[in-house]
Amino acid sequence: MSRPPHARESVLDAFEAILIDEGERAATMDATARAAGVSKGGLLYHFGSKDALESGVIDRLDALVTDDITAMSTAPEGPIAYFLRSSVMQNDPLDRAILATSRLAQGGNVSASTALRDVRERWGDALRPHTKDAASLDLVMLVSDGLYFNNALAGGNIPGPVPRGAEMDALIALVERAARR
Amino acid sequence: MSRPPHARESVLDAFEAILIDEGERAATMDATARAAGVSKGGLLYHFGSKDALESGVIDRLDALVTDDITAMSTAPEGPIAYFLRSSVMQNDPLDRAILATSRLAQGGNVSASTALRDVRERWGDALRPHTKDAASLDLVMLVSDGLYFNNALAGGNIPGPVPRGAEMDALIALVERAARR
DNA sequence: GTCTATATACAGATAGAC
DNA sequence: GTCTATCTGTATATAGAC
Repeated sequence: MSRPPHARESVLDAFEAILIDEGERAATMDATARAAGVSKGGLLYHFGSKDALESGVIDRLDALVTDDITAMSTAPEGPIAYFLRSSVMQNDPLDRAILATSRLAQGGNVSASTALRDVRERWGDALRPHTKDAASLDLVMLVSDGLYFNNALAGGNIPGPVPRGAEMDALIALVERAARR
Repeated sequence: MSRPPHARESVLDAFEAILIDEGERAATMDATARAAGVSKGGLLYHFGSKDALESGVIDRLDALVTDDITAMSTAPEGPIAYFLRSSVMQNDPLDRAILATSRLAQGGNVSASTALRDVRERWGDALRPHTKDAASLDLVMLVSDGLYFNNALAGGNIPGPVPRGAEMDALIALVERAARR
């Protein structure tokens, strides 16, 4: 577990990158193998099927979320601000895993949809004690979802209309005033 | 223009339905033709290519948004409440067009991404006069995006964790208190 | 305007060499 | 552990009959 095969991680990285930048349809085993610098046969040694490859991304997401919830609960600026800020981090491993899993979900992968719902619930559970009531928690979660959605639409290259810098600070202040317990 | 071919609209409806319920990958010309009750050749008479079919969905979205912005600006409960409520309407022609276009965008269709960005900007322009400041407008738009995102993930069958009924009323009240001018 | 039949390309997956 | 070669299914698109 402490030293997973090199090529395996490269393949997973490449698959995520294509999913994010070019969409689910472009993320073929052929394209993934090419981007990872291995042959199709080489890829299939590590992931015996397309389904196994997709599960690889989902498993990676689950592990990263576990770490993130720990970090969130101990964040100096508080969990809500941490949560919203981390919704627009690009090239963060966790954000890449979520974006990639979203593509799989929208491509019809049921496990991916389930994983995203579970992940969202885990975040909700962690944030609930810090919000006033159900509507406040909805507000925080939906603003975060909205930030992700715009990030997701942006692809990976074109910057989306997502608040940054001072505008992001103002948004966080507004949400916290409305929702924070 | 006042009496477009019957089959053409059926094809467009079927294509949207498959995009929403099964994802972009399942929305092939074959599956669309079958669902619309025509042959592949018949479909290709109306839409000469996959690209033309996708453009048909995008054009339909543009027309529906124009109508919606008119309706929003004259809504009795105010534009913000109207806007948020209409973010979770399922089986509304406009919502179906947005969901379908989102699938195309996430599948890599650049025109679809552009159309969604344009649509979002048109809504933003219409809502701006009714919000306090930039952060308030961001809040309203992002909550709406979040509602759509969850709707989109839900597919068309499994209900997503989207607020309904009294919970939705409470959310709207919260957003309006924070953002309404 | 709608059909069938077919050409061409590419997807996922297998077999077996090295 | 990684490669090439190949099988099978299916997608888009064309040709031409009705």
